[in-house]
Amino acid sequence: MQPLLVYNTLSRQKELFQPLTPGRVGMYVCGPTVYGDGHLGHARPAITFDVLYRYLVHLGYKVRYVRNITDVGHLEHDADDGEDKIAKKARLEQLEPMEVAQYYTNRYHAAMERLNVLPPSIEPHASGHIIEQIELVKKILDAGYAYVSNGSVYFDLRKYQEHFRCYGRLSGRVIDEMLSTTRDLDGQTEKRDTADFALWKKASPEHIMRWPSPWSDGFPGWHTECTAMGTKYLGETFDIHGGGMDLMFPHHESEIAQQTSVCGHGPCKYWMHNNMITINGQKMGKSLGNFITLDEFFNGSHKDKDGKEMLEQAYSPMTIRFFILQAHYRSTVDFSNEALQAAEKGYNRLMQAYKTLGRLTASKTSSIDVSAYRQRCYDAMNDDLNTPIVISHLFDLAKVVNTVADHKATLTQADIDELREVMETFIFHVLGLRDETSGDNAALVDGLMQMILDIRAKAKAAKDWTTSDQLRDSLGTLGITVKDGKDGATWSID
RNA sequence: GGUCGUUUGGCCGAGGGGCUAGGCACAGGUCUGCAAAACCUGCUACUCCGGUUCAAAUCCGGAAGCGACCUCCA
Repeated sequence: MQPLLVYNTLSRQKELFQPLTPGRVGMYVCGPTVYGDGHLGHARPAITFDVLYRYLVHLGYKVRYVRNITDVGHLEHDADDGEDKIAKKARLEQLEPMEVAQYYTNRYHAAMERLNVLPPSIEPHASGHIIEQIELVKKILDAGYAYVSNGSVYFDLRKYQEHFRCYGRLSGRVIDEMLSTTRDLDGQTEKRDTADFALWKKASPEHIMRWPSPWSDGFPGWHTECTAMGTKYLGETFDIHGGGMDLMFPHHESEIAQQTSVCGHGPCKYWMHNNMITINGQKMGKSLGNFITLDEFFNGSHKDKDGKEMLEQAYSPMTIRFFILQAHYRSTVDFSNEALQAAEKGYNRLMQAYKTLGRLTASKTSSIDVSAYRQRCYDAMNDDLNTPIVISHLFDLAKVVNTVADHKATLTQADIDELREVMETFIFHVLGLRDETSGDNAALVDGLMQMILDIRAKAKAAKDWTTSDQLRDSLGTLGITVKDGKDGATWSID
C-alpha cells in the first residue's frame, strides 16, 4: 500500500493517512445547495474529492463516499424574516420548493457527469433526514448543550466551551473573546449569545418548507444535516470530512461542536479543505455575483454585470477539469481565458500523446529509462494529492512517446506496455480525465478517416497536391486536423 | 478591526537552504511538396528591507501588495 500523506486542517500539517478500519475508508464531503446552477467554484471540491475518492479506490480501499444535497435549512442572508433559500426561490418562480430542488439537483448531476465526477456511494438529501436531525437536536438538548427559545433550539456555545474548550480549533479562531464581548448585547434576540447557532428554527407563518417537531413547526438549523447524515451512514467517527475552505467556519466548526457535545469527540479523523477559485483575484461566489456557471463555460457565453462577455470561447468539461487539476487543491486558482486556453492545449497534447502511444513500434532495446515514472506519479499523489506534479510527470511521458514516435529513441515492448499502463492509470483512473474526442461512432469515424487518408496518400504519391490539399482543407473545416509524418498521415479532432 | 494565508519568468502554476518542475506563449532550428504536429535549442524567475548561514527564492524578523474567514457561500 502506498503511504498517503494528507493535509489535516485540524493539525495544520500533513499526516500519514491511516483509516480507522483497515482497508476501509469513510468520507463525507459537503455537497451543493440546490437552489441555483453549479458554477466553477462548485467544480473544485467535486473534482478534488473525486480524485481523492478515485485514488483511495485505486489503492485498494473499499470506500464509502457520502456527499449530501442540501435542499432545506439554510437561511437567506438578505431575507430578514429568515426565509428558507429554497422557499424564496420557489415563490419567485411559482414552483414547489421540491420542484426547484429537484430541477437544480438534476442539473448538478448532469454537470458532474460531464466533468467525469463519479457519483458518490450515498447522496443523502437533507429533506429526507428531518427525523435524524430532530433526534440529533434532542440528544444535544439531553446532553445539556442546547436550549429552547420561543420554539427554536440553539446550541449553547458558552456552556460547550466551558466543558470542551475546542470551539474554534479547526478554523483557528478564539471564540472566548467573542463570547465575553457579546453577552450583554441586544435583548431582543432569542439567543443567549450571538455566537450561538440554531439547531432548529421555528418557521414564520409564510414559510413553506416546514416540518413538525417537539419544539415548533419549523426546519433544521444550518449545520445539523451533515452531523446527522454523516453519523447515520459513516458512524460516530469516520475518516475524512471534506469541503471548501469557506465552510470551515462556522459550518464545520459547528459540526464538530454538535458531534462533540453528544459523544465527546468530533466526527472525523482528517479534515480536508479545498481552496477557492478566484476571478480577477477575488473569490468566485454566489454572494459576490461574480460566478460563471459550468454550463456557461461549456457553451462559451457569460455576460457580466456590465454586459461584457467574459468568455472568449467555450471550454470543454475536460479542459475545466484539467485546469483545476493543474493547481494544487489547497492553492487558490485564478480564472482567466489565457489560463484556460493553456490548459486546453496542454490537455490535448496529453491526449494526443496517449493516442500516439498506440502506434509505437517496439525495439529490441530501450534508449530511455521509463521504470521510475510510475513511482514518481505515486509519490506526487501520496504527497497530499499533488496533481500538478503528477501532470508534469505525464508530460514527461508524453515527450518520451513523441520522441520514440519520431524514431529518435527506442523502447522495448515491455517498456511500451509499462508506459501505457502508467499513463492509463494516472490520466484516466486517478485524475479522472477522459478522451472527449472519441464519441459513440469512434469505430465508424476511424474507418472513414482511414479511407480518406488512403485516397489522399495516393494523390500525394502522384504529386497531386491540389487533391491532397483539398482533402486536408475540407477536413479542416470539419474540425479535423491532418498531420503528415514519416510513417504516413495521422489525424485528430480539434 | 481580529485571525489566517499568499506574493515565483510574458501568462498559468509546482517546489521549498546549494542540484533549479511542468504547461502555455514567444524566438531560432530539424523534418516536410506546403502546412500542422512532433523533436532540438533559447527565454533560467522567485515583492521589498534586514538577519541567520560557507550557501536563501527557500529559514527568522520587519514592511508593502493581494486575498480568505469573521454572515449565506464550494
